Amino acid sequence: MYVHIFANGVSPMFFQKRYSQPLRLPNMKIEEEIKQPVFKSPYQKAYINLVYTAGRVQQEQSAQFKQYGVTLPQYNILRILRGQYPKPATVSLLIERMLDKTSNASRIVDKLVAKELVTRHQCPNDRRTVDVLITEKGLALLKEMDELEGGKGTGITRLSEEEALELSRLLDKVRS
Amino acid sequence: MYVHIFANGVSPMFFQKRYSQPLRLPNMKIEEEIKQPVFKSPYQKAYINLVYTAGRVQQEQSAQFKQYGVTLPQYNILRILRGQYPKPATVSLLIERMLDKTSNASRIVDKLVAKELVTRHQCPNDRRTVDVLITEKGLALLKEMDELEGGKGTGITRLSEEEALELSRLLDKVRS
DNA sequence: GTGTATTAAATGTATGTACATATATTTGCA
DNA sequence: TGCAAATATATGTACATACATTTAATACAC
Repeated sequence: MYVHIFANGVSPMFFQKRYSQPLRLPNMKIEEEIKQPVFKSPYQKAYINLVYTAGRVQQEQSAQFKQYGVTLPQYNILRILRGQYPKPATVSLLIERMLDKTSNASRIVDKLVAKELVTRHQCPNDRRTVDVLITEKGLALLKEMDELEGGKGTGITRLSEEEALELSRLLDKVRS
Repeated sequence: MYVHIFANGVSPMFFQKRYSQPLRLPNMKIEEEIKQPVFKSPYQKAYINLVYTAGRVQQEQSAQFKQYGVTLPQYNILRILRGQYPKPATVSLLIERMLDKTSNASRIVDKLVAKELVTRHQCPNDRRTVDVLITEKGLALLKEMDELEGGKGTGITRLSEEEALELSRLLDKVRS
């Protein structure tokens, strides 16, 4: 279920005005959803569906993240750091493990440092690298957020377990 | 096959330095690819795989787009406009049909106007709305780009046609 | 040992996303 | 008719992505 989280400072009246019509969630095949009745091939259809669905699922997730004050990429970095804990991680390692490799780990770490969820120290052995370490506060936040893990609260749970595994198999093949 | 497209102005020597190690394309199951050996459930695995794979496929596509000087969302808008041609489309209609509904159609149209791929005129009947129309130049560009349609050049074509249809079915269910 | 190549991280810039809000216009009802 | 609500679009801001480039430190070949 999609839950819209409201940012601070939004008056109830404003809410009333913008969302006076309940937010209906579409429940359609991809043809109807994007109003393109015909695809050139099963590949085009699957491609568009893949991009569209991933976007939807990500939106659902990041709406849930909002109440915790972190974005999805920030959360992903925190999880990697917890995986390393109590060892620190370098920025290179973060990039290597991030879902989106080309994103800018340095700047995401900046935001986490500002929120005191991680610390960053120059590594004495190799002064080019920095050690990024999750703080107690960061660990506590992740513990609170563990509920959300596993795509809970997103459409992925509409699949059966077998279907979820089959989806993973097909996606592995797309990336292979 | 992933083809890295180089932007204008990159010297061969620079290329030599940055990519002296050939860009190896990973070909792995999701566990190996993100170095997370165990997932909590098939759902978590499928969720991460979905987000990860969609990102990959999008990167492949946008690398191909680069040589034409448009981004993926710009391309999507151009395609919607061609679907309407010779009728214009309002910004509302663009938002309605875009893959990512919450993206900012106004500003993407701005970029397309600057490139002279579309025109924008206030609609005389309802002066709140604007008519966005694809230009001859825009149509010509799309014709050139038609080759790329359908996920060609992305990993989606590694599936069989049956698998592509099964993937679409599963994704429809995720969004339902 | 010195200088060049390589590596790690940070930064600059254009674009896009997510959300709130502002502005202009039209609709609709008291 | 006149004014409040609704609608269409644009804009402001924070964050992220994509890519090139810069800066600093280390490795390595000669």
